[in-house]
Amino acid sequence: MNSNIKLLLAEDEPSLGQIVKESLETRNFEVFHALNGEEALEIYLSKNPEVLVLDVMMPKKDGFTLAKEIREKNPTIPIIFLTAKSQTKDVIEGFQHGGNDYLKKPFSMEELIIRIHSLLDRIHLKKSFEKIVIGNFIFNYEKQKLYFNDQIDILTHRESELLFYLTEKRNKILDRTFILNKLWGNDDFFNARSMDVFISKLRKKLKKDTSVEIINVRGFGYKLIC
Amino acid sequence: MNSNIKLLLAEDEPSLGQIVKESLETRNFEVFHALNGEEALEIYLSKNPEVLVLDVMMPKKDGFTLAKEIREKNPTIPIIFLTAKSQTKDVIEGFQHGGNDYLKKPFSMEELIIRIHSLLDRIHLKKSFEKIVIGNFIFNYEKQKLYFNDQIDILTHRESELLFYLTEKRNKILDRTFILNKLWGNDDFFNARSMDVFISKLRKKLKKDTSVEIINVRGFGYKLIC
DNA sequence: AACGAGTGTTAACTAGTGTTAACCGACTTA
DNA sequence: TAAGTCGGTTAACACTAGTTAACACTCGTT
Repeated sequence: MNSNIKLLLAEDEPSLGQIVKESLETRNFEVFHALNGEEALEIYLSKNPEVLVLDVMMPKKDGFTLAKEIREKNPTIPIIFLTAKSQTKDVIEGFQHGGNDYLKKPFSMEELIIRIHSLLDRIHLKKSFEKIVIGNFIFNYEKQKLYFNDQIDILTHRESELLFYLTEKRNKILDRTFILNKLWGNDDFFNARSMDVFISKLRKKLKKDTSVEIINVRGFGYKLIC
Repeated sequence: MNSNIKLLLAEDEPSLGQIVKESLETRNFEVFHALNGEEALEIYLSKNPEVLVLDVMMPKKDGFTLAKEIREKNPTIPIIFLTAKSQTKDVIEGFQHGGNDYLKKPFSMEELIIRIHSLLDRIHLKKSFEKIVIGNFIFNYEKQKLYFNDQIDILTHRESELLFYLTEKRNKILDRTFILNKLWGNDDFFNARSMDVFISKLRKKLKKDTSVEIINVRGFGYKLIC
């Protein structure tokens, strides 16, 4: 699932570093292990990792200083600090340097992995717009846009929602009352007629590709064929 | 320093709850203690706390369900989950529900307080110093500046506030009435028209990156796509 | 005190969106 | 096949939002 996410681990205690490295590798991270702050910076520059796991206390350059330098180049990269037992003050300082999370030693691998994933998710979620393929169209639900070659059709919110539900059930029946309840709140007569209008509008916009059509199933709902 | 921060504590075990409550009160938190999920929701709605500390396993409504409901109304409020010893799976679920942190029972008060403060700091930091990335723009809320490569656009206070709330909900709908109440104090007709003007101004400034746009959702609000 | 720059509000006009109505056609059942 | 129902299409309408410019207010400078 998360194959080949590059991760920089800076930990000066060799055996602990080795264990963490190996554990992360079994979870499909590509781990670069630095034994001090300076080495970590070099690796960061050459390998361009997506996540940093930094020990706070390290020879040559501590984790906070390192984080500060890296953040100048990359203000959004997720950083997890590993702090010694009673480093309360340091922890707060870590956040002030823009680090996203921290973990107290000793920690469980389970916990570290959860935190890495939650930070990655947070960043990743922002960019993952699904591009939905409908025949020769590409439909972007978030942007409410329907692409056909180089033509762009801007959909309204309602059109977009309706088309989205149709694509979710593509080639199967999408229930009338389901849509009505979901988009209009209830399935009374007037909303039903309103929906018909939107189906009509979508059909007009989908006409450019004749292999795509919205078929009515009398009494039940609609089927998007594509 | 942090005098009078309102905190909602939901913990069904009365004696544990009491101890935590008292400890937090000595640290200048104003603590509202709920004994189950439903009571917690009521308190949330009436007291409007700034931080939530939620036990996961509670009668009537569990912590995750509760958090989900509250996040619908307030997407940014910091939440700390208290989880039983070996609830690893639940923890993951907790993050998926948008909770910001968790703590395994038994926990030290020290640790809880650090986490509360660090979450509060994080929000504070974000508002004051963090560089917010919007497509190819970098937005500094405190400086009210919008950077695009080497161009700098100076935003007014209103523009900056509005853009900040949009970025907090990026790719989701930001409620019209929420902004109006938050920035203008009430959602009457004239303020609504005023807001439209600011949306228009922001759109003009965000035009430099075509992948960024503010989409209207008729009757509900706006979505910042980036 | 007068001025001007900057900011936010109000107003006027324009554009877009969703609902309702009217009319029509297609399918179902008796 | 006639009656009844359901859905299709188009256009009118009401309402919401977008845009631009004028206006009013604040604040610092002269």
